Amino acid sequence: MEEEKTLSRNFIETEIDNDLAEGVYDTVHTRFPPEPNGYLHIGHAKSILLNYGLAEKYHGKFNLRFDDTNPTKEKTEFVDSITADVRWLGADFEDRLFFASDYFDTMYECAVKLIKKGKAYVCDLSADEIREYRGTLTEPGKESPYRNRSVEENLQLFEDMKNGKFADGEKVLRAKIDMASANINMRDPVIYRVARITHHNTGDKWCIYPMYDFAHPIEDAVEHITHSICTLEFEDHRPLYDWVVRECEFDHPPRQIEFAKMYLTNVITGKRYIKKLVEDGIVDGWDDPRLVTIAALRRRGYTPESIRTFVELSGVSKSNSSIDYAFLEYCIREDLKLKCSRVMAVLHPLKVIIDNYPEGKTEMLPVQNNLENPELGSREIPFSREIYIEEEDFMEEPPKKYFRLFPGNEVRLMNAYFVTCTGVDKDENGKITAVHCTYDPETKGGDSPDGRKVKGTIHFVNASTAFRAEVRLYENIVNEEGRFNEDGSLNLNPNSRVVIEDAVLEPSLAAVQPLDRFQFVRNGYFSVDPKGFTDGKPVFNRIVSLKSSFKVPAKTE
RNA sequence: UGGGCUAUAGCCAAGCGGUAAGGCACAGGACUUUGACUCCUGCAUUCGUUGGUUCGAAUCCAACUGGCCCAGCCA
Repeated sequence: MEEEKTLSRNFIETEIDNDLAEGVYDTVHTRFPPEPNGYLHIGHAKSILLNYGLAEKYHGKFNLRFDDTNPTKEKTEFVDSITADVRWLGADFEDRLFFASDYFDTMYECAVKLIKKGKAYVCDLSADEIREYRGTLTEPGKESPYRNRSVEENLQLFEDMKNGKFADGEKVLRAKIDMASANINMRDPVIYRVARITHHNTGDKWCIYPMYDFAHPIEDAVEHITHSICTLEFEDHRPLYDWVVRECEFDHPPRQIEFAKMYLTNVITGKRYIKKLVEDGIVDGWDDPRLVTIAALRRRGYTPESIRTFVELSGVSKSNSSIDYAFLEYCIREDLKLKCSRVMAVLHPLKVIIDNYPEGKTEMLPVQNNLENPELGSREIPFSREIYIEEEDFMEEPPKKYFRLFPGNEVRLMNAYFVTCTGVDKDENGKITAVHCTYDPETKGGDSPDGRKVKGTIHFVNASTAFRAEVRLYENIVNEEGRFNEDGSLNLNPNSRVVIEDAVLEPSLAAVQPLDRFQFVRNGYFSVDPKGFTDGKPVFNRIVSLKSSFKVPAKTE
């Protein structure tokens, strides 16, 4: 049996193997911990599928946990969309959907424990003062005057914080670590703040909320996460993560491992940026297909499989990288190639009249939906005297090596007949209005009994039965760098608009279902936009173009 | 001498002391009921730079140079 070529192991798998071999852990339990403050995008897909993939590979478990410790930014709308997107991607968290906010009691107890150990204190400094006392990147900080309060006083003050005796910002709880540390995160970080905001999950139960650095290790520990996988910017937080786990004395200490975020060339990634595009109304919503949110990719017709392949093939490392957008397109092409029917659509119609075909006659011709995959079955397409072909499939004066239709040339109409161009009709401006051909009745189905070959095969749709539909061609919202400028502005690519084409399609496509996908011969892969139906007729989104290697040869001197 | 991380082709990425995997992109060819797909072929004498150790270095050592992250009561 031929075994699928295995991908190289990534460095995280190597780490896990070592942990397992050394008996540090005897199982693997991962998690994806988004803050519900926006929609997920392609970058999150990497984290989700990496965490899920690891759990699956090691026969462990995978949790979905909302890191909802800052109610100012979080909304139920986002927990719903994120949950749906994670499911759609196929990362199965079974019944393990958790909320950090469900652990607020535990976190409070941990804070009390730290106070009792003399490892945390209530600080009265203002936010500005704390910043001043923190020092700079090159200079050490200095200790807060409140740093040496007694355990009893701290306990009382912290309880008062919890009971709402202080205004927002009046007091914070800080970990007592080292104000001179070279790592700024260790300079007595704030671990609890006062904030009177209604929380989407706990309502008004709490007016103090834990900070990420304190909450996250506790969340991981209570869920018995073994490997807490996050992105590179948290590398400097790892000593603090370990400090919290150690000082809170958890039995199942999790381990944090960082990897590099994924960027895509020339598209806007980053929740903050996408959020701004949505809020400023530059795009129509979080699922605007010009975006690379999961919702947008789904609407545009990307499959979960294609995104999984994409993530898997792009690898995991610790070096910052930007993956070529063409690679994502390759993955969806690869997935759809055998899955979807190849149908005919004409984007820029040019009428062809077959002069020797009987007027008023229409015949039905059988067509395989996908030549490489017979399981997709077959259909029938109508054919008669007047048809439309693609404008670019005819040239009155063809360059060398052009083997589509031109006067005197014979080509195959895909699945139909050989036709030979006999002339053109033009209007008073000299613009071609129709092309005249004759057909060979012996070549029905596209093969000639005398073995004669044609170099060109072109697609068409029957004129009288064709229906018109909107096709939307999306150009991604891009910036030179794929990011906002330093001043917050964005140089939008002039192409990052929706181009709407009025296409002519086979009648069999009139009643397709939302999110069916098709390969339109020559033009690319299209999906039916679930939001786009006009007059009951589907609107198509273009997912990706097919390649076309025909180039007009350069003139030689 | 602030700390941490990182550097292999246009883009990802393996490699872990024995003489540079693989994929995308690109180029050429074959095939073809679409110029797609498929199939071949090509694409790093060299791994950020410079030294050193070694019979042998992308791999070990040293110094240097780029890039990214950190001074939220965000995550």
